[in-house]
Amino acid sequence: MNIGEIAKRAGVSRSTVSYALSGKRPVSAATVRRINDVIAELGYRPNASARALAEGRTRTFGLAIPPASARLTDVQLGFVASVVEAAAVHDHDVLLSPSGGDHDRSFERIVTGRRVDGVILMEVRLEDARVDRLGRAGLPFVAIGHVEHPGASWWVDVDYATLISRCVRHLADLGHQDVVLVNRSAELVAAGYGPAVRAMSGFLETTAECGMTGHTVCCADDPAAGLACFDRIRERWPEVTAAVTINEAALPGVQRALERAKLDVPRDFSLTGVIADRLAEDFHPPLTAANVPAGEMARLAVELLQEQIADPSATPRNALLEPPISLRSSTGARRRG
Amino acid sequence: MNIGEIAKRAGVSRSTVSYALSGKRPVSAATVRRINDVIAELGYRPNASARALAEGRTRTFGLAIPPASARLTDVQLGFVASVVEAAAVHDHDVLLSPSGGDHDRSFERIVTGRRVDGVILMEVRLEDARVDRLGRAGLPFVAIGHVEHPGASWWVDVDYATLISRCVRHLADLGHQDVVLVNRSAELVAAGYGPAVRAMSGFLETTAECGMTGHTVCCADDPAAGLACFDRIRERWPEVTAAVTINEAALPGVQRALERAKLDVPRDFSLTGVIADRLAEDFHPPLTAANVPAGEMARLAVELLQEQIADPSATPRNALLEPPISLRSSTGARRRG
DNA sequence: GCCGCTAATCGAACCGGTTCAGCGAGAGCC
DNA sequence: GGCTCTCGCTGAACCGGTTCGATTAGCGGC
Repeated sequence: MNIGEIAKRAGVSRSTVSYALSGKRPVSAATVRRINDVIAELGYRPNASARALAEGRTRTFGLAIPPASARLTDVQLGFVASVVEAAAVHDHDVLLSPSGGDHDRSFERIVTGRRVDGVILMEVRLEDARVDRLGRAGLPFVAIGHVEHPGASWWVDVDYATLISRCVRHLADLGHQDVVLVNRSAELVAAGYGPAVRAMSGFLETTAECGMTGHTVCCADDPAAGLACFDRIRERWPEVTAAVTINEAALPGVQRALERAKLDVPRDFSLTGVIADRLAEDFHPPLTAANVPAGEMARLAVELLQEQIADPSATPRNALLEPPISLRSSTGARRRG
Repeated sequence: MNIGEIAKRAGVSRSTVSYALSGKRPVSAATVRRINDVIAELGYRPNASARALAEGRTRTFGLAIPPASARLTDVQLGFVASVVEAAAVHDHDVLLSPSGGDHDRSFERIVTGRRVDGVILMEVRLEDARVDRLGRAGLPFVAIGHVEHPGASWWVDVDYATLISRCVRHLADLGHQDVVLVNRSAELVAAGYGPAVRAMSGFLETTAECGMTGHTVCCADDPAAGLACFDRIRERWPEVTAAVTINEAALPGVQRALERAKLDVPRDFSLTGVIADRLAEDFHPPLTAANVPAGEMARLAVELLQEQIADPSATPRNALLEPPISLRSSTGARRRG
């Protein structure tokens, strides 16, 4: 059941069927009706490969995700699902490609095989080979996160530096003097992972500006690391009265450490940072924190990508989101000790 | 840079280039060398759409995922990533389709547009419209989970009934008499979600066989629900000394409820069930539990799908996995009250 | 020197769409 | 009545691969 079959049964030419479906040229109402009847009867759908070949575009986006070995976080997962749905709204499909690590074959296949019209690149590093690769291939792409010198490129990112800075000021207003940043893993920081690097610089700058003492620690993405990390903090800097974190995965461990140390939040210790809403709300007590708006980022990324595909020579656009901090109950005035 | 251009520069015909690349007919070593040199120089890759059109297959699998509105669990996330990697091993790509809810357009596009060679269907319900749809379309597919009457179909599933049954027997051996099953949400059970339904039946059968008193409760997939749910259990059935669960997402709430009730695990209360290894290990104390082997299921599903695509008339195969229960430290002998 | 065989290569058809140039019929205008 | 214009439709070319049947060159055998 191809377009020729439909044409034959409707008594018209193949091109007429094509025009009737696309509406790119006028076709008489009677003919359209006849064609639609035949199509409905036979359940015809145009062959996507043939259409892609003829049109020169696939109506498909590539989504470069971190490899399975790097466990996806909750936020990343929500992002993937949201990208798929945002693409579906525009009648586009999403092709997944694990990238980074030793999965470059999949990425390469997507880039060179003209399988997609454009790519959304998750977890961009400050220096990122994939960005260069896509640039050389001339394939439109939108980065989630931005590179060191973004120049003329398309990206969507969360302004971690500003968010962390706000958290620090919030703590400063509450009278805290000695604070700590619980960052992501040392590997990520070393690899130039944007959120981790920018969180750190934002933290250090703002504590300095506010005349506070700011310490930073790296912490692997799991509860056990969070616990160990917090114990170490208490030992090295017992004067610390508040923590800022971007490490969601470590939170259960931090919570356990606080309980074990018999520290009440927020009476004895304040906790804040950039943490997905649903995790912040599930915490006890609910965390004062900024949310990474994965759904909004996904929709924005798809929108920018569409725009770029429609006009590849357009001036690159980008978006630096600053989600508000939701005041909940995990931060309080510093107790004079 | 298409195959014609390569042919011209290598001084051969298009078909010779094609045969040199595919190896489907002998080509002299000298010619192959010349062609490869040109290809390397120009960085040529065959156009995936053209190839798909000519070959009649896309080298792409569809993966039907739950819609973004239904928050994906950690296990599901790992499964998606593993499917992509398993497919990449076979030089296949993965097209994502949110299905269920009102996202049928995307699913329909994938099914009818010949965009994929086969589909992996996540989260299959006991009655599942998608299974019927794929069957009618004659598109090869492998279900994750199985329908009420699986008949002649291809699927991979975890034997929840047996796993839960083993958990119950384990508790029986430890002397527990009154136990409760903390299931997934009531909606899922009502919708005929396999794991939830089979966990329940396995639980009820086994408690009966062992002469135990078994209660079951449904619980939404979040910590708050877990807390509320556990409080209700303590109130209604204070004699209960152990819980079995398949609801990972509710665990933090259950833990909080246990702490609030000053119940020590495993001294005062035992906890077990089907829970992802990494969550079980992060729990305090580490949970005695069975792990859902997402990676293995993904690889199996891809393998079965490949097999089915290669020979659509092959006798359907399936796999019912029974991952072992890892004994950790969350279960103990019942204390005589 | 001619024949037949094999190995290597070629040309053309095909996959199923889109799109462009063009054609015939009917309407409107003078 | 002849001219142009518009409308609706058609036929053919094209997208970039794969594949089949045919062709050619080289070679050994008689």
